[in-house]
Amino acid sequence: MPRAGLTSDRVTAAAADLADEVGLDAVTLTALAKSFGVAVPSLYTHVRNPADLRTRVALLALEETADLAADALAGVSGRDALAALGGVWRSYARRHPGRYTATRLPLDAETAVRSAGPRHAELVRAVLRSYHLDATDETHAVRLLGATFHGYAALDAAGAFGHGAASPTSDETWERVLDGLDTLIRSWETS
Amino acid sequence: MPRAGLTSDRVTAAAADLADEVGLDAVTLTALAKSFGVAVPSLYTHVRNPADLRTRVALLALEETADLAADALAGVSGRDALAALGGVWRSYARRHPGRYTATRLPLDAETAVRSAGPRHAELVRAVLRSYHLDATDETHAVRLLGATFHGYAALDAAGAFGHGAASPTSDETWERVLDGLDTLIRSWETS
DNA sequence: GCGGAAACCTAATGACCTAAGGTTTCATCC
DNA sequence: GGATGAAACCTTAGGTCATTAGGTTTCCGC
Repeated sequence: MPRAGLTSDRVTAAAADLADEVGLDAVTLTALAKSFGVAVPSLYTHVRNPADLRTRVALLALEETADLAADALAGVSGRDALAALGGVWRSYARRHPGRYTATRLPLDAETAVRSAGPRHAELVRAVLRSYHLDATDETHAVRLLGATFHGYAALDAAGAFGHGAASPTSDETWERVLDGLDTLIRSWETS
Repeated sequence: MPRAGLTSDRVTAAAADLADEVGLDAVTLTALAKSFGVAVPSLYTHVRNPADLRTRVALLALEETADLAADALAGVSGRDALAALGGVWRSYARRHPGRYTATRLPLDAETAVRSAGPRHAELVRAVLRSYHLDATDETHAVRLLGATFHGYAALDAAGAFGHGAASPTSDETWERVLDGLDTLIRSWETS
């Protein structure tokens, strides 16, 4: 029998794809093993347990989104940068629901610092640079943006914005939110 | 052997308490049955399956938070109302992490309209009434507040605000965010 | 006190996870 | 080109949890 050629990375990538298809909760070692044509215990060489697998998917997704954000932010500033960064999360949550869910998993402190989390924080700070905030306000703004972007993506993904028939679309609200955040943070400007 | 006196509501309440103690994911029928001194299949009379149980916990938590919000909003308006409503979610997420997690579960459309969700939307609109927005902007604002409050509570609960030593506290950021939202929405005022 | 609804049980099955220990493949080095 | 050792992968076995089927017991109302 030919080998499946498993590695931690390949297993993680397959888990991420599967999560996007069937939801993160439905990613079981059994299903994964089947997709590789392999016995379940064989996965234990590459992954400690299902929780470890999910953490790896989270780390993968954080790397991917950090890359996407870095690309999207190249050469833009101010409201455009806000739109670019928020847009990355919004479209990622829509395109990769399983991976996005994984990015919301709580990581233990040690894993968190090794993740792309700090890189994300740095990217948000890059967006804010054009607003010339003092250090404290910049931290406040990082948190505000993180909360708003992720809260919005989560509500959107949960379908919370479709319940009224004549209500404005999510896209319309999104533009309004960006405008709002832009003026809000601009009002904190010090210089 | 005396009966345990199970009902759907009592099982749900116990599940909610257990979720707050050990986390929503650790709420198994096995653990619940043990806490009642009852065999696992006995729970099936009152609850369809674990997913149904979690949905019931979500509905319970949504009712509870709607009640808390209604109380907190009595007699306040403007920024105070913003603070009151956001404070309800923030403290609920802290005090009842399992229940709070349950409120974030996606509900199917039918269940959603029967839940306290619409009541929550109405409460947010009540907060916004003092800002005199037109109907469309009010909807945008409902979504903005929902996203920000829940995003903030989630990040806070995940401990995302403790990583820098000299960084401002979550409480400080919270006040800043409230100020920001207040001015933001005030700037949408039409009348 | 009797009849029936509902509460609760035991037994059995199946999905998933996980540990232990053996076998096969493959690259590498003599 | 064959031995060697590290991985990759396997079978076996056992654990927790969810779920169905079908029985027994409690308790309320008459």
